[in-house]
Amino acid sequence: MPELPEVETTRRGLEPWVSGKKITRITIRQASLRWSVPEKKIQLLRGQVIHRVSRRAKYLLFHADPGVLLIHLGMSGSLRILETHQPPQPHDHVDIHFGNLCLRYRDPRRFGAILWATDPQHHPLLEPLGPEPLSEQFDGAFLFRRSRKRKVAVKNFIMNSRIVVGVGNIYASEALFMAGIDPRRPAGRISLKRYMKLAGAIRQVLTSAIEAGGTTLRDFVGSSGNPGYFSQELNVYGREGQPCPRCGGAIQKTIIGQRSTFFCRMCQR
DNA sequence: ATGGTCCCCTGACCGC
DNA sequence: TGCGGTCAGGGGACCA
Repeated sequence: MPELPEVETTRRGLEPWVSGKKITRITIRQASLRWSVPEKKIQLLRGQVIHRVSRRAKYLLFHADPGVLLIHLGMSGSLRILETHQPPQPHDHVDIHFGNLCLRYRDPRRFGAILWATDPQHHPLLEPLGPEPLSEQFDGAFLFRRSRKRKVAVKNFIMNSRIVVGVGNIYASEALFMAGIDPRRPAGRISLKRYMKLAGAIRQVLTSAIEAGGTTLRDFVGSSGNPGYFSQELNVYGREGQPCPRCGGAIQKTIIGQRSTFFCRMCQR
């Protein structure tokens, strides 16, 4: 999946195409995603105008008068704008038509979700989420405070969406490298000073990825239909055995919380 | 509350 | 070229 920068890039790409536009038709070919797509509720959108597209964590929110369409891209989802007559390809599960344009959802692995919320503020998936990493509430003091007495590895801690949203597996490794913190270190045993550095690194890595239009590894296709081009900027992710850009030592790979983790033993303590 | 594990699904890739 | 095994960026549901 798209990490947060890809989701934000998608949002920005879609917004001008769908904001203020009226939905003329919705086609659901495959309702079996992570959760079953609630077809009846979603059909309420027919004839309605999408007022704006916002984002909370990695969920995209399409706002209309009767409610909000929530879309999560999972690991392999993408959204793109097409002309309505374009025939669907395999894994193109849902079309939302706006006259002669079509917003098409594709998701080969079907880990994504399309849901309906009348009150997104209190939706069970959104309510428990921590702050946005690019918001003012998120800083080193916040991470320090929330981490006291916690034994979980700091990488898991920053990937926990109840703590802070939007830090996926790639950028967790990248931010910890930038901050010089060993990803295996217990979250509760890291100083305020180091958390300030980590919070800054998280902001920076996400911001620069958004500016670059999002990282692309395998599955992401931008809303323009063109793949991104940022993966070569990664310092440690996917670089096991290659030289650390800072000290030249070999990048290590380990598994933390069932996920691949890359770091430099010399630079990260 | 916290921490750890499991899994939804398909496709890409690697070694034989 | 085919085949089987392994792995993948998310993250909710469970369990102890």
